[in-house]
Amino acid sequence: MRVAPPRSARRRRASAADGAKTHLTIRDVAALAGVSQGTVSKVLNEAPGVGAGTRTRVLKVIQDLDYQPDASARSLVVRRTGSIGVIIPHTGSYSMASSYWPVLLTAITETAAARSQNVLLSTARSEEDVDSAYQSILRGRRVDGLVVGAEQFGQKQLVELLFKGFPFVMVGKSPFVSHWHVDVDNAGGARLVTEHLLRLGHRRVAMLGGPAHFPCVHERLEGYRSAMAAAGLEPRAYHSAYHDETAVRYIKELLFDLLGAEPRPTALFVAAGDLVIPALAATREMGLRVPSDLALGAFDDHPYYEHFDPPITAVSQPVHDLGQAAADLLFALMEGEATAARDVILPTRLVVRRSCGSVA
Amino acid sequence: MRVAPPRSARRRRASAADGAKTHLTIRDVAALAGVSQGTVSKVLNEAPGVGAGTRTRVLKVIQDLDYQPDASARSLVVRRTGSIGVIIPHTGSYSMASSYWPVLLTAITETAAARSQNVLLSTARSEEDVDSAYQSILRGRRVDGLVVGAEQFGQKQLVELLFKGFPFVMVGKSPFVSHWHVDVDNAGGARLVTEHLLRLGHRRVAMLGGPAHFPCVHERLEGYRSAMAAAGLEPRAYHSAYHDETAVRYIKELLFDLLGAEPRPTALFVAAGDLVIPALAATREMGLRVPSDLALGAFDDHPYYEHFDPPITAVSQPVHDLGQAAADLLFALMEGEATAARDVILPTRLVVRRSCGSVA
DNA sequence: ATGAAAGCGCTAACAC
DNA sequence: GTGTTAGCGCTTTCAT
Repeated sequence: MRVAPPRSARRRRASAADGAKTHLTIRDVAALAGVSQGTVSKVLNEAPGVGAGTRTRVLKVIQDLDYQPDASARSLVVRRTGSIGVIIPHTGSYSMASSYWPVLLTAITETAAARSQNVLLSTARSEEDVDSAYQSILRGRRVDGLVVGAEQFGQKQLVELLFKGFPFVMVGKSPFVSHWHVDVDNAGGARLVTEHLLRLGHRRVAMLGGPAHFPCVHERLEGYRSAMAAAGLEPRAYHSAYHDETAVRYIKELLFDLLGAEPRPTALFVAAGDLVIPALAATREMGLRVPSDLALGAFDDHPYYEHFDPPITAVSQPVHDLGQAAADLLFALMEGEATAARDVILPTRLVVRRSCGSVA
Repeated sequence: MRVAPPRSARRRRASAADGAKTHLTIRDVAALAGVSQGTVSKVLNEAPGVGAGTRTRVLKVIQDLDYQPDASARSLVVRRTGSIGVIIPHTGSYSMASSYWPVLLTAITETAAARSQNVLLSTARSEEDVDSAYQSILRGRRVDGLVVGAEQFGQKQLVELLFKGFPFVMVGKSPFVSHWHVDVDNAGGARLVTEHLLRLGHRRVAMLGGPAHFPCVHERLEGYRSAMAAAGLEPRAYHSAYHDETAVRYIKELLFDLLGAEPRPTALFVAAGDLVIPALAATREMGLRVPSDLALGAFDDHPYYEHFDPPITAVSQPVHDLGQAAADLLFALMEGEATAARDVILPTRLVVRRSCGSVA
């Protein structure tokens, strides 16, 4: 067993060795203010037990030195990072052309900033990306909580989060686990467009949605179905992959089949923003006019739709509110608030433009 | 002076006191693998000086335990966080409707991920936000480097960064300081549209740009001017604020004045994506048809422009490449590479659609 | 109210 | 090749 010299001596040796000071520490502040580091720490954390005079003196030194405590050191001891993680998909140009994720991210960042929390971002293109995002953000305690797109994580990751009791909220519903989430009323929104189309006199209304196993697609399908059923009509739903080039080709083929056959639908409910452009491209290639040959209603509005030819009628989602709700829910969870609602479902509204035609 | 008991004894006391283990540390791994923490650390960091057998044994324990080192603790000692900061503007719905910042952010995040770096995001709405972003990200060493929109920081912050030698790159040129940055060839792009308009037979071509003191606005103005001068024509440039509601009204008033007077321009070069929608709205309200009454060319393309009425002719910026270049430049800077180019200027290309009309 | 010092989990320098 | 330990900058008891 050896004798450890007191900190001050060790310190002195170290600084004598390298000489040059690279940055300020709490010890510098303490020395200049003529107090101990513990006292400075208390001032920094607005903890009680510091005399008014001492406090102002320390504060002045902090100000003069322009001192800012080191986040890593602080995190290490308090076991919180002051950051939340956000994992969103990033799959091709359309998901960024749509304003859904950007607006959501903005809202989350805003809300976090209001609580002096930072946002650590991961965008995931592939399964691999998702896993590396998961690894790099969650492991190593880089963040205190997580907002994640419902479709992002697989069952394995979700279950692990659940098991660890790690605070997270999903945007949208996961196919795998039931957990805190925020979402829009998908069924209601789908019903809104479908009923609009029906009201305009259409009887053969088809739906084009994303992959059938996604809960949001399922919900939109249900809304569409219920509206059709209420009108005594047969639903005709088609599904396609989102995003990539092959998906666009697939969607076109689907629409060629669908719109080439007789009797072909007179109206199409495009149940996802990502599918609007491919659908438009397909009708154009087929020489079909919207809305006279085919009426088009979409899920997920975009400000630019106003200026499309024709202006697109779409269900508008309160994306900004959604992001804020996600962040609020997460912070509630992180603070262990038992009273917080388990999930938040926000209403949609229909923005009527001209792509569905007008009343006959 | 007192005798400090060896770490192991202290540790034993501590764990005896609380009992319950909440998470794994390097010590747990060391104990299970029957080695010291130093050895585990070497394995983790792929440092030399560990026998092959020992290495695999330690690796196995790490695997079995699903151990992941604590990022804060590591950062504290290595003095690097493994994150870069990104500060982008977020000013109203248009900047998110445009895909510029989202795509840029995506590219940066991708590039960072490829280097196992995280991205800490700040969006800044106001001057205040910028400052709090600056404080929370830069101070406290939360990030190792920074990508920042050129217009985001004021002179004070920029100079502070420069003075501290903190690695950062700007997207766009700052009005205040000359520093490493990535940007597109603004003058060239502006020339491209203007020449296109000129080639189509237009002689009275006006330009509507953002605030005159922004370098990018100035550059676009120069490009426009040089194209006009080459054709022996007088430039007519107008400036407006970006973004908010009052700006939209201002732009409309400007256009009313501009287009109401005789001889009015037959073509308008809208020198920023944010101004396209207001310009379109103004022409529509005035009952002016595009392109027959007024030809319209824009800076900053968007995939949706293809489906506008009429489809918008615009200068396309390689935004994704820009983001990647920004990140690459930053990493080069962080690694102290002296060979790296001081700035990266990327070319634009003109996407001709129908809003400028066709050759008479 | 204040100071002293232990210790957060890790890396790196050094001893063996 | 492996173990020991100082120390990163901070918070948090615990004495005083």
